[in-house]
Amino acid sequence: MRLRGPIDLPHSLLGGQAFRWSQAEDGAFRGVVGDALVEMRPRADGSVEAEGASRAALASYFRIERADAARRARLARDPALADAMRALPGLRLLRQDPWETTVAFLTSANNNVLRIEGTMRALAARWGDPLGEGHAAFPPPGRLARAREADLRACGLGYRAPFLRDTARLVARGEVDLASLRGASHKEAREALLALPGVGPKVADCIALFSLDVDDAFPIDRWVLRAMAGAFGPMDAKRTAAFAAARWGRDAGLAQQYLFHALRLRERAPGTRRVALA
DNA sequence: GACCAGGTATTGC
DNA sequence: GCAATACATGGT
Repeated sequence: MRLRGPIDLPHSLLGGQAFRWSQAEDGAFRGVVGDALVEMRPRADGSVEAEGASRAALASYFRIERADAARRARLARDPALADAMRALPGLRLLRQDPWETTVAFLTSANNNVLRIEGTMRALAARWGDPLGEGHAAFPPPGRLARAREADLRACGLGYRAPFLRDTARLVARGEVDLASLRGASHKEAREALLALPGVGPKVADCIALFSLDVDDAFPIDRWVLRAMAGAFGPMDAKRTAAFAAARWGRDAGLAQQYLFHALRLRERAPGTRRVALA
């Protein structure tokens, strides 16, 4: 099936938002959406040829929706974002599975993209239901809650292993209900997520933005801080959050993706490997 | 052999 | 509240 573009597969899938996509030698991307193994190929006109999941599932994953065009038009008028948006017109926020996203960004603290990918793949390989071709569904919270800490560490989690185990327990028991947070306010989502061990303000915002439709979440990491300093002058994290909310409002999350990616491309950050510029 | 990586938890003021 | 520090691990 054909998905209308522009959808920038490499930057959207490999750029530090999702961690279990791989690109084969022939250019095909393979990964998991829902519990389905999906294969996608970028086409020269910016559209995508996809198979393995329904159109509805993929449109949801890439957040192909009415509000998108207007959101991009608003942001493109901002001189601080215009160049990045022209350079990466198909960079998209994804709507990922909340539990997998929670684990991924819990793992991301003081870590790098390549290592996060390795850990996420190891967790899926060890505890996930196989889907063929070396892929697997992401293991549900209950399964990771019962894992032995040593086995979690063997996946490369390091000191984060107990955080993940305890977070998995809270989610498995229903003490934090991730599904119910979809579409919640930024404040509500953040307060709920901060109850999870290993989840601080930045990770909470990543979970909210990349899996819960909290479009005004604005994750502030080293890259965004640097990007903001370059564009607007140095600010601490607190002032940056206020500035972003005032300037971009409900569009702040997508603005963050453009700031983050534009800077990482410029600096050729590790993890932005072999991605050709348009 | 430091230094770094999409920060967080803990401690001390 | 805010600053300082430790933290597993693997790659430069």
